[in-house]
Amino acid sequence: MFPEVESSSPLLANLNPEQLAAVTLPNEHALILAGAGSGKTRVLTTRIAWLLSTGQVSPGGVMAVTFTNKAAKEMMTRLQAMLPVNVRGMWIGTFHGLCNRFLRAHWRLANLPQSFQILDTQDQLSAVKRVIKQFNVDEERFPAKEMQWFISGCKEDGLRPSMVELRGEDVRKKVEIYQLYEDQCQREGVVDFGELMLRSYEIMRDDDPLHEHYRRRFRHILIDEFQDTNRLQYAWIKMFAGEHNSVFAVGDDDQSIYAFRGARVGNMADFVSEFQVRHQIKLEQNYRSHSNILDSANELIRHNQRRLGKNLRTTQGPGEPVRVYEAPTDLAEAQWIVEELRHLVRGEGPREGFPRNEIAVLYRSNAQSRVIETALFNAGVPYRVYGGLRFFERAEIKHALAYLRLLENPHDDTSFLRVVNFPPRGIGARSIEQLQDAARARGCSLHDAAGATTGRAGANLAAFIGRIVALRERTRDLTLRETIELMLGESGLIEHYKTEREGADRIENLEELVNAAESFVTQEGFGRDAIALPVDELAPGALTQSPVSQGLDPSLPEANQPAPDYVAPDADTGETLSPLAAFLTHAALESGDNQAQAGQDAVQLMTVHSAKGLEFDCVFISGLEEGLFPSERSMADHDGLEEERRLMYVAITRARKRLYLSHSQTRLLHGQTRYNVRTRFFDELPEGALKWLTPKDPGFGRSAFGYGSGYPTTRQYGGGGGGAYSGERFASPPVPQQKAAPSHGLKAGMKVFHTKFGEGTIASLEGQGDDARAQVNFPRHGVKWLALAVAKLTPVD
DNA sequence: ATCAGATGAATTTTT
DNA sequence: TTCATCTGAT
Repeated sequence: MFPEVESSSPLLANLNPEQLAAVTLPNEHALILAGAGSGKTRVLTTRIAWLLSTGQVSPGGVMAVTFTNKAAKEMMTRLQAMLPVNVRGMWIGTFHGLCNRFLRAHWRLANLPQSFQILDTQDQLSAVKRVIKQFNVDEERFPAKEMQWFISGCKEDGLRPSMVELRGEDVRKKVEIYQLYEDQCQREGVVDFGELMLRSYEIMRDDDPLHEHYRRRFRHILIDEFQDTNRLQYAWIKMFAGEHNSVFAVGDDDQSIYAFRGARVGNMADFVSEFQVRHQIKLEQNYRSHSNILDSANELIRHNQRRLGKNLRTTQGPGEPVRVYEAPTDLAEAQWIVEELRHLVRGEGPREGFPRNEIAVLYRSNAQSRVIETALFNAGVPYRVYGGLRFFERAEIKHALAYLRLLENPHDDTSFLRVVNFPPRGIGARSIEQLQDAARARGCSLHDAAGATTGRAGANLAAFIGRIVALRERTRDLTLRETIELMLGESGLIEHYKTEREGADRIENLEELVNAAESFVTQEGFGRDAIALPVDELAPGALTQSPVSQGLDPSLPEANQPAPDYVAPDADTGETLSPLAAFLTHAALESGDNQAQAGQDAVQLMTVHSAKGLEFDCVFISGLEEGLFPSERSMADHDGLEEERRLMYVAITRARKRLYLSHSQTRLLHGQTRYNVRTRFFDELPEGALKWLTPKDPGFGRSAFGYGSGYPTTRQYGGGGGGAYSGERFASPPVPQQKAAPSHGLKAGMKVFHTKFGEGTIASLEGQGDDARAQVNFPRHGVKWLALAVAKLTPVD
C-alpha cells in the first residue's frame, strides 16, 4: 500500500520478514504472537512510527497500552528516537495511567472530585479493614485480606456489587461489604486501582457523545503483553476499538504467568474470534539465546497442551550446554552458585569475565533468596536483590504522603487515620474509635466529626486539625518543594525520626521525597506552558497532517490538546490539576524504583516473575525441586501446572549465553528440613542440550514413590500415588547439615568487638571447639578469618 | 501508651 | 525459620 516507504524508509531497515510484515500490516485488527527475545517492543514502536510517518494517523490518533511504567517509558524513548514527535503528548501509557488521564479529564461525568486520589494496595487494605470494623463484620469469617481480594476480583471482572451472582450466604455478605466499601471510597473521594479501570470503562460505555468522541479519535490501538490482560481490560479495549478502529495486540501465550492476578490468556483466542482477526503473525526468530538454551525452552513448553503454538529459532550456534547441578543441601547449592559465578566474573583462559550485572540468580519464591544472599555475602560478592518495598511504599513516605493528601482533601479518612496519631500526639485508639462512631452517626468524614468530640482527646484532635488547616493555609502559595519541606517540619515527622533508633535512614528517605517532587515538577513542566501544544505543532517535518481530528467533538478540548500524564486538563474548563495533587497521583501510579544500589556492578537476584522481560548473559535457576518449582500450591490442577511450566519457560529464555539449572536434595523450609526430588521439568528438557555436572540420579525415588505427597496421579507419572516421605527415598541419604554446637555463643549476623579491628559483623562460623573460626566483616579492615581460641571476640548488643 | 511474648501463617506482582 | 499481627501486662 505504501511501497515507496517500505523500500526506502530507514525505519524498516533491519527488520526480518515477519517483523516487517507485522509493522506494515493494513489498518485492521492483528494479533502478533511474539516469542521471547523476538524483538516485540521493536515491532510495536516501529509500527507506531510507521503509521505516523506514512500519514495514516496523527499522534493524537494513537493509543498504546502497556502494563508497567517501565514498558511505557521504553516505548516512548524508542519512538522518540525514531521520529521527531512529542511522545509525551501521545496516549502511550499503562492501563491505569491512561484511565487516570481519562478520569481527570472527565471527573464530573465520573462523579469524582477533580483531585481524587488513588489508593494503592496497602491503602485499599486499610480502607477495607475500616469498613469491617465500622460495621462489626465477623473478621474470622471475612478476613480483610480476603475481602480485598474479593473486591478487586469483582472489579477485574467488571462486576459492581449489584451484578454479583448471590450464591450462598457468604457471597451475599461479601457483596454487602463490597457495597459499603464502595460507598466509603465515594464519600472520601478516593479510587483503588480496579476502580480506575472500571469507572473509566463505565462512563465511556454509558455516555454516547464521549463514546463517539474517543472512538473517532483513536484509530489505532496497540497493546503490549496482551496475554496479561484481565476481563475488564479486554472489555475496555473492545469499547475503544468500536467498529472502525484497529487493534494491534502483541503477546505471548507461553509467557502468561499472571493468572493469579486475573490475567486471562483466553483473551488472545477471544480476540481472534470476536474481532475476526485476519492477520496473525508469529515472531519466532529469537535474537537472544544460543540454540541449546532455545531448544530447552521449546522442548519444555511443548509439554503444555493449551497453546497457540510457536517454536523459537535462532541463527546463533548451539553455544554451551545447559549445565545441571545437584547439591546435597540448599546451602551447598548456594555455595556452588557463588563459586561458579566467581569463575564467570573472573573469566577463564582466553575468555573474558562477565560483568556481574550480566549474571542473574533466579528462584521461584522470595524466601529462597536468603541462603543465596548469605553465601554471596560471605564470599564478598556484590549483589542486588529485586523486590521488596519500593520507594513510595515505605512507611515514612506513606506518612508524609498522607499529610500531603490531607492538605489536598481533608475527607481522606485513610490518610487521616494514618497520621492522626503519628508522630504520637495523645490521640489513642479510644478517642479514634469515638471519633469514628461520631463520623458514622453523622455520615461525615473524621475531619468533620472532630468538632463533636470532647475532653482532652477532643482538644488534641482539635489541635491536630488546626495544624493541618494552618499548614494548608500556609502552603497555598508555595511551590511543591516548599510545601513538602514545610510539611516535613510542621508534621513533626523529621523531629520524630530524629529520636528513633533507625530514624536516620528514614529521614534520608524523606529528604529524597523532596528530590522526587522536584524532579517530578521539572519533568512534567509545571509552571511552564509545555502542557498543551496543539498536535500539529508537535509533529513537524515528515509527519503528514492526517484527517483524523475531523469529527472530534470540539467541546472536548482535551482530546485535541494532548498533555503529559497527571496534568490532563479538565475537558470542560481546561483547568489542570494542582502540582501537589498531580504529584500524589504520580506517587500512587508509579511506586518508584526497587531501591538498592542500582549503579553498582552486582549480581542480580530475583524471582522468576520479576525476571520477565529482562535478559542476562548468564542465568542460574535455583531450587528446581518438586514442591518448590512447580510450587506445591499449583501442582494440584492442570492449569496451575501449565502456568508453572510457562514460568520455567520464561526463566530459561532469560539467558543469552549460559544457563545453569540447580536443585538440592534437602532444603530448610519453615524451619524444617525438607527432602525434595528434582523437578519434573528436567524430564521435559532435551538430554542433548544438557550437561550434568553431578551424576544424574537415575530417579530411584521417583519411579518407586512417585512425586511425593500432594502430587496427583496422572497417566504420565502414575503408579506411585504419592507416598509419605521416608528415609528410604534416597539410595544414600544426604549428609545432615553440620550445625556447630554454639559453645562460644556466637552466631552469624552477630555484631562483635575485636580489640584491634573494632566492631564487625560475623559473616560465618566454622569448626568446633579449639578449631572454631569466625569470618568477620570489619568496616575498616575488611573480612577476616579469626580463630576463636586466639582472637577475643565480644558480642556487642 | 507501649512493649514483650504469644500466636499463626508463610507462591508469584503491577498498577 | 521469619515475618506480621494480636494480646495482655506494665
